[in-house]
This record gives sequence, structure tokens and C-alpha cells, in this order.
Amino acid sequence: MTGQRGRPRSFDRDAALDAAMRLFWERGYEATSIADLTRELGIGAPSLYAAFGDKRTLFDEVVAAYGARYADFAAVALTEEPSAGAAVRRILREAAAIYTDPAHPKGCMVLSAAVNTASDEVAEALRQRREAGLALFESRIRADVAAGALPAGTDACGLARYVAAVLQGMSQQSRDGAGRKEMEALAEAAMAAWPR
Amino acid sequence: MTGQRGRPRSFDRDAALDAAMRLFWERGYEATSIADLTRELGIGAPSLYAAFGDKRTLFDEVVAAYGARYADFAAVALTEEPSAGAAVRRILREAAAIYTDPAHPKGCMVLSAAVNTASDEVAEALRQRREAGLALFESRIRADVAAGALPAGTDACGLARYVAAVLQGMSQQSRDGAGRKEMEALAEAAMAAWPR
DNA sequence: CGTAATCAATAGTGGTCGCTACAGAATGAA
DNA sequence: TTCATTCTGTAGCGACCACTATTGATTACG
Repeated sequence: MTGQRGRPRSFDRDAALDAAMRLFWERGYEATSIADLTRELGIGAPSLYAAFGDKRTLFDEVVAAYGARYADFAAVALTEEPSAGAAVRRILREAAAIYTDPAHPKGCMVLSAAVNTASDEVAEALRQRREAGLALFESRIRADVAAGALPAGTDACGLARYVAAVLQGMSQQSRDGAGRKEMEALAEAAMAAWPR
Repeated sequence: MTGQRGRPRSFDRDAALDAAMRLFWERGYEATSIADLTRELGIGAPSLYAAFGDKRTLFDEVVAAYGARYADFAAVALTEEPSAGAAVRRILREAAAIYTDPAHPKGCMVLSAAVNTASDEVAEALRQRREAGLALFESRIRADVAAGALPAGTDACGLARYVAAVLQGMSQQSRDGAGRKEMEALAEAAMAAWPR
């Protein structure tokens, strides 16, 4: 034992996960059917279920992979940059590029894929991811306030929600067809609100 | 002739339209089924189809009624206020109240009801409404720049997109459960970006 | 080889979708 | 009344949904 007994899988599981990610990213969770997935992945439904479990389990795995590859840029900037202001500036600029990148679907999957879902479980999972991001912004801002890098009276919660709102708006406008230049101009306008 | 021949309608058409609006507003276009509507309205499917046409036609009528009752506040402020800045300040404050009003579903229906729809027609209709709102912001800002009420170098398009993004973010966060106070703090932070 | 194990393809399952044919009930007009 | 008109309720249309039972193909182990 034990060198993989039985008939080997006839498709690349990682590539299939990537294709599923693109579909969910583009159309959202419920608007992407199993038939869409099997057609795009070029496999039969039983193969998909054997490899990934049911639709919701597949989506959970897609979200995890998406987060690691496309959504961590914000958390990275928040830890790498010397100040919350520098981090937010970098995040908004990177978002303008990522949300409009023609190499993949527009906008942020965490923000758009579970809007108007009938079953609450998937919507709740992404909502918690959004709240986690919000908390990340808020704690970094609080740290800067405590360190004196931001004015003492700064409303950390309001400012964090503000940054999150700008990102949400950028995601939706990117999905509505806005280009990178427009999003960079939006980000530029948004940065003017940062406390000085 | 001609005083309404035939059996009279057994329900209030306006009340039914209101109930349909609440469902579409809460769950979105596709997640609201005909069965949901007939159950909530207390009528049979044929009655609904006779009174409103098919689902898409009903939704169009709902969107028109929604726009007149809940979305015109922005256009009103843009014409009533003496400056674009005053209008945007008022719009953000009113949005904080309207988007979180417990008397009706949260957020803005135009921004949320057609996200992730399989059929593009409905999504495109709401997208055009969003772009019309964007154009309204931009033209008001351009007028202020021309009148000298805003700095000559102001990026009207970027600033308009910025305001729209903040509203979109406020709508989504309201739907995610944020309250009026949080949204007012967000709006306050956002106003700091206005050119001075 | 024979056998156990794993995957693939066909062909469905029951359920819900938007929508409607049909027959009966309720009205005004003649 | 008798008739045309308009609405209501039942019952069901074909299409699609997520999902799976079954059968056969393909591998490793002994």
C-alpha cells in the first residue's frame, strides 16, 4: 500500500476549482447552476459531486481559495504599511486595478456573489467575511489613534465603515462597467477624506 | 356605456403593488418567486398575471413606483440645495435614515435587487438607473465648477463616482445590518472628502 | 489472472420555476 | 332573463433546479 488504487480522476481538480471560481465570481452563487459548472468544467455531475461535495461545499472551497488569492491584498497592506493612511491609500489604488482587471471577473466576489440569495447560509458566510474585513480596518485605525498617528477624536468605526463603503462602491461600479481610470479617480477623491 | 363590465377585481391593485415592492426590495428580483408573490398578496397566479402582466413587467412597474417614492430624494436635493456640496451632505444624511428605516426593507432597491440576475434585461434596466443618477451628480458638480463654487481643477466625474460609491456602500452595509448611527458616522467621514 | 477500489456516464429523482388552459363565478347591458 | 364580459380558482404545462442510483470503465493490489 498505498498508491492510489482505483480509476484515476480524469480532470485537474485545481483547474476545475478555478473555473468554478470564475463562474461564481461572474454570476453569483444562485445564478450559477450545477449544469453551468459541469458544462464549463467539461465533467459530469457525479464527478463534480465526488470531487467537491454539494454546491454549497464547493462554494465554501471557492471562497477560501478566492480569499487567499484575491482578497488578502487589503490585510497585507494593513500590516505592511507604516500607517493606516498609507495602507488605505494603497488598498484603494490596488482595488482600482484588481476590480477592473480584464484577466478575471470584475469587482469583489465576497461583496457580490451572495447578494439576493434565497438560502441565508451562503449570504451569512460572506457577510461574516465582510465584517471581519471591517474589523481589520477598525483595529488598524484604533492602533494609529493610540500611537498618535491619527487625531485623538477620530471615529475609528465610522472611518472603517467609510473605507469599506468606498470599496463596496468600487466593486459594484466595476461590475457595472467602469474602467480602471474611473476607479482610480474615485479612489483619489475618497482619499481626500482621510484625517490630517 | 361603459362602466366596468364583468366581475370586479377582488383585491386592491395599489396595495398589491406595494406588497410586491417590499418582496422585490427585500429578496431581489430572481429570489422572489411568483409563488412568493401570490402567497403574500393573497391572490391566485392568474389574477396577478391579469393585473400586472408577467414577472418582468410587474418588476418594471415596481421599480417606477419605487423610484418616485424612495429614490427621488437625491434628485430633489440636487435641485433644491444652493450648492452641490450642500446637496451631497443632505443626500448622505437622508440616505443614512432611509436605508436603515425599519418601516421598509433596508438599503436601496435599485442598487441591490438585480445583482446576480441570470437574465440580463432586468439588471440592465437598474444599471441604467444607476448611471442616470451618476450623470445627475456629475452635471450638478460641473455646474458648481463652472459657477466657481468648486475649485477649477475639480474632477467632476471622479467626484460623482465617489459620492455614488459611498451611497452604494451605505446601502450594502445597511442590508448587512448596520444601523442609522453607523451610517451617519460613515456619511460624516465621507463628507470630509468634499473639496474646500 | 482475480478482486477490490475508485471514477465516469447515463439517466433519472422529486421539487420548484414562470406561466397558462379551462371552467365557474360575478358583474353590466340588452 | 339572456348574453357578453371580466375576474377567480384549480390544476397542470414544460423547463430547469440540485442531486443521485446504477452500471460500466479503469486502475492497483495480491
